[in-house]
Amino acid sequence: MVSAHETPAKRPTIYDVAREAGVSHQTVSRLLLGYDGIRPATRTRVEAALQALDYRTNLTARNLRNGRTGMISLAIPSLNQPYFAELAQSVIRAAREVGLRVFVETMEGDRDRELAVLSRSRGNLVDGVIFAPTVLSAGDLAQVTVGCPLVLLGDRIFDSGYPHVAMANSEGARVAVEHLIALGRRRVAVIGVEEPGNHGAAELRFAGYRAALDRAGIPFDPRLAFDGGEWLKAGGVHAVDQLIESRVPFDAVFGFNDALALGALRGLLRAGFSVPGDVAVVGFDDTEDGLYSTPSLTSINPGRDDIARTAVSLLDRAITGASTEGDRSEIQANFRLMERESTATRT
Amino acid sequence: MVSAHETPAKRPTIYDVAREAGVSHQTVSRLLLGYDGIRPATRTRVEAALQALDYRTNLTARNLRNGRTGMISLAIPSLNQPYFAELAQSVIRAAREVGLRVFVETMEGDRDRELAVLSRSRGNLVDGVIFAPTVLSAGDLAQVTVGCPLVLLGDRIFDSGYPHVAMANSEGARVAVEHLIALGRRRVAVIGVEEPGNHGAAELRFAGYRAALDRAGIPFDPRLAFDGGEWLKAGGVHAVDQLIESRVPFDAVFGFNDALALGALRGLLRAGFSVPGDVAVVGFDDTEDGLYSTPSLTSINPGRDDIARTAVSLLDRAITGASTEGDRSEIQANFRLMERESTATRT
DNA sequence: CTGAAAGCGCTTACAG
DNA sequence: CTGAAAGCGCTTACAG
Repeated sequence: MVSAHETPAKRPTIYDVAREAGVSHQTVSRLLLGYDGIRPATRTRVEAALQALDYRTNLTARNLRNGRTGMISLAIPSLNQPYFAELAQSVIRAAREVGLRVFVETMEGDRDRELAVLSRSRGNLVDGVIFAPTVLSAGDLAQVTVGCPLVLLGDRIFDSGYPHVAMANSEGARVAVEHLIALGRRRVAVIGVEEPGNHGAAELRFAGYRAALDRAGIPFDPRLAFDGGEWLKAGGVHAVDQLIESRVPFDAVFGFNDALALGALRGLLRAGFSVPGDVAVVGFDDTEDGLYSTPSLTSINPGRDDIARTAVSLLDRAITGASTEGDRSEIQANFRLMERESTATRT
Repeated sequence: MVSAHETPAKRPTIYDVAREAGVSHQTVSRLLLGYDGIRPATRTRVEAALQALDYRTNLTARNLRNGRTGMISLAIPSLNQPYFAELAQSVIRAAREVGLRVFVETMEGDRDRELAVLSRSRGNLVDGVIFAPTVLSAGDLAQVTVGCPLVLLGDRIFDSGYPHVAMANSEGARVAVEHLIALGRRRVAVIGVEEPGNHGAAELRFAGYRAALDRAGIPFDPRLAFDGGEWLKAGGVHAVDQLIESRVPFDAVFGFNDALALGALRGLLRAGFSVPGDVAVVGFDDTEDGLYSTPSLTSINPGRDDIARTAVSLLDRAITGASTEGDRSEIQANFRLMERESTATRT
């Protein structure tokens, strides 16, 4: 039965508290806001009234008055992608520390929903938005009026004028592939490649892959490059299945994210390959699931916590109107290669 | 440079729009709310003004007036746990469909933060809360005044009077273990066991485990029961390491969630066991990562989408004051055994 | 140290 | 079909 917990007919206001305590409502407000200069006797009376009525501030009213809400939006593709789930957790934590609460908006790769987040933002109760687009371009962004401070995440939009926290995509990818090459691998398949011109992480990571090959004097073999679909595990499995079927020789796989790499790992093991014996595998993102696969997955740690903290801090400064003069608006987090079993020299 | 995107000094209000259009602000409000009975000529003028000023409704003001915000809280342990990340995604999606936006509050197993979610809820801008406690008990819940509709998730608190969506923990666990027994396994280790008296999923799943053994006439061997820490993958690895070291014979492992089971899988493979050849492994939750492990993980699908949808719908009904008469307040989602390679008869 | 007044931007009866 | 008024619950100068 729900009846035991009916919502009370009416919540007490500061006027109710004031009446109960025999003071004016401003006095109640001042006490609530922690102003000092309230006579002890008055304070006691008000506090008793607060207690008696079980008063809670109506934050909507406070927000209307203050013109701020203490809420921000985090707009990401989906919490079903481990990287974004972990990123969201980091953002929520960082936001907490500066007194902000986080709406999670999942746009699921839908163009209209990405646009909606931005265009609704002004009225939509939030003081700011952290936005990780997957389909919108710099041009799209220039079209809409964003009604509040915005911080961009990810690798689709650079130099938009908005603060932007990016990963070291290209360098990270290069280091990942150089690591494979240092192991003696020269036939490195790559999964997650997208059509050129489709800007974003795919392009940058591919550039890093190419750079590593070039430096080692290894020619690029397009038969080793695969589409990754939506960069989910299923895409990794699919790519590796194709690769195996093609009979093109290969001795390593670089997945553009951990999901692709773990999918690839899955496909390879199922097909009877040994990893890293026959094929070494590297991912990108350093999500938790790569730690516990067998073999565990070598990956590029893109500095997720750093990214979250930086994004929140940039947004917070923009919201509070702190001088953003000294802030660079294009920031790149530090990355690290995490060596694990999938590229171990001996199994 | 951020300067290109300064926040405009002042947002236009309906008064500004009204002045621009030469009507009263109520007319603007009515048009915005889609009321009909506005003369076409007037409508045109107002719409032009709306456009010209790039007006967006101030939702804080609307909410103050309406006494509702269209926002709910989803209070869960952490998005770093795949089960909760996927659940959050499902809740966000279900909420979207009924026009609600979701705050994700992560309590990270902290008692004070669990309490805070409830006690702040009244003032805290949300119309309702979906709450998945990990430490609060029914007694704690009875202590606090929850200021808004509440729906409980999970398996710590039953019969509190609040609507509650639970899993078929005990039955699901029983079916999982019966599945192992049907494979001929009789030495089923179990990971995630907690002290008796600590109510919740652990207790219920353990009961299911015991029931399966009992029905098969297999005596319970306490040397096969392991603590699971926080039910993360690391806990599964740790438990299996202990198990192996103990030299107690076993031929199957039941992890109380997929993270534990995947950790166990990892530990077993690393130690040279074959799965399912030497040891069959079953989990609970059916998260995405179990689909792509090698071997893929047999698990209990607890009906996550169902749970999310039901919880949102119960909350929405409570918020809108729809008759909750016919609603049962204790609901149990349907589960399904998902058979995969980790319990396949032949590898 | 405390009270009277105004206003944040909206919506909703109430007139006309 | 449209306008004048009141009020949602706060906070902040301004008096006293």
